[in-house]
Amino acid sequence: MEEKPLPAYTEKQQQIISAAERLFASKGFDGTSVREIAQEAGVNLAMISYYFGSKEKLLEAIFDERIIYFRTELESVINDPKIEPLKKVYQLLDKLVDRNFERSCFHRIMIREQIDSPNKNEFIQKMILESKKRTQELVKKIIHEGQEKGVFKKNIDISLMMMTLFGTINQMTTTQHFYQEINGLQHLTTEELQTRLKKKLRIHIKTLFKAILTNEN
Amino acid sequence: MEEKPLPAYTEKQQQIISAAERLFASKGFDGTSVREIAQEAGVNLAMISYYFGSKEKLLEAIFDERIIYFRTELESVINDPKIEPLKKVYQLLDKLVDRNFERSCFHRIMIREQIDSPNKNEFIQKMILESKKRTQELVKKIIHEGQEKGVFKKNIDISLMMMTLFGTINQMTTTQHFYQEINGLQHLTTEELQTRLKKKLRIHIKTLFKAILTNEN
DNA sequence: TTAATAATTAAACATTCGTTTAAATTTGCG
DNA sequence: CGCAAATTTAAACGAATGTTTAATTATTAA
Repeated sequence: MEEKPLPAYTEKQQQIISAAERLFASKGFDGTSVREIAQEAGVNLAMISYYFGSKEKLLEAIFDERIIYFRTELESVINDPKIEPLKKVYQLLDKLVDRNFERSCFHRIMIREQIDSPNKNEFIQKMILESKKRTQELVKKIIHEGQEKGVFKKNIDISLMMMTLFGTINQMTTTQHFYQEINGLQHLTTEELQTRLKKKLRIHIKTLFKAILTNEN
Repeated sequence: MEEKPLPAYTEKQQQIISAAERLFASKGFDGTSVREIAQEAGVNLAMISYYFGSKEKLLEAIFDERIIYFRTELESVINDPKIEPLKKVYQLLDKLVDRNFERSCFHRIMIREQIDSPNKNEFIQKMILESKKRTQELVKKIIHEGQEKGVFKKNIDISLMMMTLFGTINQMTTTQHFYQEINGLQHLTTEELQTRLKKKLRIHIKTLFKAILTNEN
């Protein structure tokens, strides 16, 4: 008697969500009109208010829909006590990088929302804060485990480490066309570029965190 | 017969520029109306078109005014051959961090513009690209010097290193209120928080780059 | 002082914005 | 089928947008 985990949004609503997601990502929330969203989704203008209530609520629906994907996915790896701490960190890093490339539109929206003054959309700010707390707790747990096993250094400032972690990933997300230009990679298609960047980023971040966390070379 | 380096903008124009800068930073370009800017600057609405031509041109004027501050300032340190490479890197990092905190509004605007699709405002995208290229060349020079002197590792991917550098700094700029919340620092004033963050960030980044660049512990 | 130029203003401009309406169509169900 | 609810539509809403206008005031220089 299997019950699907309730789709919550119909196909048409998902069309709107993903159209809005694409547009918000590239032009920003205020830079995108409801009419553009309707056109991109192939849907009548009024359907957006009809289904979501308002443009603002639509943005919140996007967060509602996407940020769940965040929670569940990470926590799985962590609780296996057999895997050694550094490997766990590596797994986590890979997951973070993959998630970022797979959901790049949503990530760009999230980055934008973080720049906004905290009173812009408090509902969304709360969601982001919750997600950050959760991830930080997770990371803290892995790090402490590694420290207790004597594999990781003491005195690691986890908040700052997270700044570098998400900072690096976000910077890659937001500035990839600059990267492409500076490194003379204009001949690559977007997909080719992304594949290359993902591979490089995975390695880079692992090297980085090995250096931060351990004493080995 | 000393000539001032021509102010280019009158006092009133600078009022408008810095008012717009503040608003664009916290609400975004599209999220800020010309009327808001006029009010924040204590100036009649029409003055903005009168002086700058349009809202878009005003944004470009902000870049014109601020990005110069970028060029000149960094290059000074680098050409002293007596200073050892790691110290040069440290000096550069300190300058970058300071610059970011001193001009935090403009930096937030720059970060936003980088997220936008490249065809949003091509003039500004060009300016950012130029600035990035310039900084990267500078960094490359210092790193290579350190590599030739045998102080730094070989095989350093400078582009990725820059991702981590600016990623970390930008992440700090954009998420400091989340940092404040997560670390229970709500009792601090904005200035107290900033002072603390600046100090921490300076140390963090130096530690980070020592680990990336050298083999010491 | 006076005439020309610059700065400033309030008002109006045409567009676009997000949202609502009311009618038309489709769907689900007895 | 036939009716009620849900969906879809084109049109309209008022408010807000960026920009311009034309009249007024302030400044400059001869």
